[in-house]
Amino acid sequence: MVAKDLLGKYVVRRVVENRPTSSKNKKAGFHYPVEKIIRAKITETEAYHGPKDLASHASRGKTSRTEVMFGRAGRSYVYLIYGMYHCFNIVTDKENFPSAVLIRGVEIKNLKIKNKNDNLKLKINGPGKLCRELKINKELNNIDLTKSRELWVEDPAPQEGRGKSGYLIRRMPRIGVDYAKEYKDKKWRFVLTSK
DNA sequence: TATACGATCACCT
DNA sequence: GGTGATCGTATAC
Repeated sequence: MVAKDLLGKYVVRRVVENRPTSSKNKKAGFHYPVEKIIRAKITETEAYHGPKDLASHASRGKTSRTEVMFGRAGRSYVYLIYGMYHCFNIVTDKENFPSAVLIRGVEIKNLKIKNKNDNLKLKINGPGKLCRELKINKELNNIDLTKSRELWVEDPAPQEGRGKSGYLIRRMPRIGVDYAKEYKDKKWRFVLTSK
């Protein structure tokens, strides 16, 4: 099950920002690019599985929004929710069997702070916050995560094992899908918690 | 064309 | 615990 397997892996985001060479040059438009790599350990996922899963957008058939879920595995499905938040999903399973894994929570080691708090971990729970932090928006919808240089998934470093040592995987019902009838109580949400 | 609402979050009590 | 923000999408007309 992909949703469970993704726990402990890393979602990696590369952003290039253009900064002015000096505050003076802000106006003049002299900028230099700064590359930022954000590596976020996946700690919470939800599976949306197949055309019959009433919690899934795909259960209402193929539309321009959901057609990416009907495509090949390994692509991204990013959509806007509540008018202000994005949700990041990874398409799984075979073609024409619409399935995806929603990434709900990650942990980022905050390496930006030098000297102090080097090992400070930033915990992000909630798909909306996650996308804000990783700067994921609809421009990253329907991209190939196995080829992209903007957003991809990496295995944990070998010394981390599968990144799950000292952790426990909890299964629970999905969030905010009360309308999904017999699918609402399916334990398709996976959380990586400390033992 | 119009309307209702959601795989959410932040802020309030 | 409750509610407002805010808009793309699906559905109804």
